[in-house]
Amino acid sequence: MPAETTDLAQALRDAGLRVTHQRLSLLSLLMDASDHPNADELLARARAEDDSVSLATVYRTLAILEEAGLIRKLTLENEPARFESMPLAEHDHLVDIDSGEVVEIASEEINRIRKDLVEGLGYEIVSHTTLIRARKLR
Amino acid sequence: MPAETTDLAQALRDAGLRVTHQRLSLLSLLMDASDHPNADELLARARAEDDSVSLATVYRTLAILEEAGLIRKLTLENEPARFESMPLAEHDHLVDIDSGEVVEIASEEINRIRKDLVEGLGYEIVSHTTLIRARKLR
DNA sequence: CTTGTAAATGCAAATCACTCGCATTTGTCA
DNA sequence: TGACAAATGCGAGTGATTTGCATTTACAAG
Repeated sequence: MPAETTDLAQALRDAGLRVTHQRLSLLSLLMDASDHPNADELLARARAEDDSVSLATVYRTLAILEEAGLIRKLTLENEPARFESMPLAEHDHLVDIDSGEVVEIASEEINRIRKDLVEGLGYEIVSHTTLIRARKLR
Repeated sequence: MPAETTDLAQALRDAGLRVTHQRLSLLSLLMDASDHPNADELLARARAEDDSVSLATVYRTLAILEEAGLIRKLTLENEPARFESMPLAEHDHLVDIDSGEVVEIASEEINRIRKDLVEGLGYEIVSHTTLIRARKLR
């Protein structure tokens, strides 16, 4: 059994979740994905790989994995949500409005400023999402 | 006829749009609103004020006003979109996860850093939305 | 001030992205 | 190895938003 599989199964157990084909499949798909797939795309990939998975389970599993802090949901405008495995470093997302491609943007300085700003207002950040719609310069 | 009404009508005409009760009503509601209402709330307010407006028209009008750059749509997670009149100064939004309240956060420094960062990647920002989910500190 | 006409609206039905109910299957743990 | 709650598949259900179509309306032309 490959180490990675074991790790993912352990990650699920650590989160107090049962280890099922479907969960391992979706989690590993997201760990390996270099793009940001939506639920339909994940369903297609999961089915291509091996198992029978239903769309309902994809949604249920994604919600559970997000709850467990293993993945992250990106709520976009006018299109279904996309998902990514939980990033080690916080980053924002840039959507190329012509190609639809999503680019990740690191922003340690912004994160710090934002945190100070929010705390100055008497809040603590639970999570944040920045979505930048941009066009490639030529 | 009050000056404000004239201005709004002119803003519509400038955008190449016909001036209708419904559009004026929704636009002025958003200009005056201190909160960030969603489509249902706007429908209720528009109907309370005077006219008969349908939900379909509220959605159609909001889309058109957004297209014209007169208002802005906030796409939230797990709840219907909210709207605000186009802000003079860019700002981000903080959602109080306990009360649901939306607070606006000005951040000129962040805007500058973000702009530089994105341009460094060869993009120009078309628009951006930052949504911070936060909890009030006690 | 009427009128012609395309654009805007209201209504109800449709769509889209999810979510849920329930019968069946499957991890887990004793 | 069994017992049982948790997870899944399927299909029906929801909530937010959109669309088709008949009717009304803004507004340019006369």
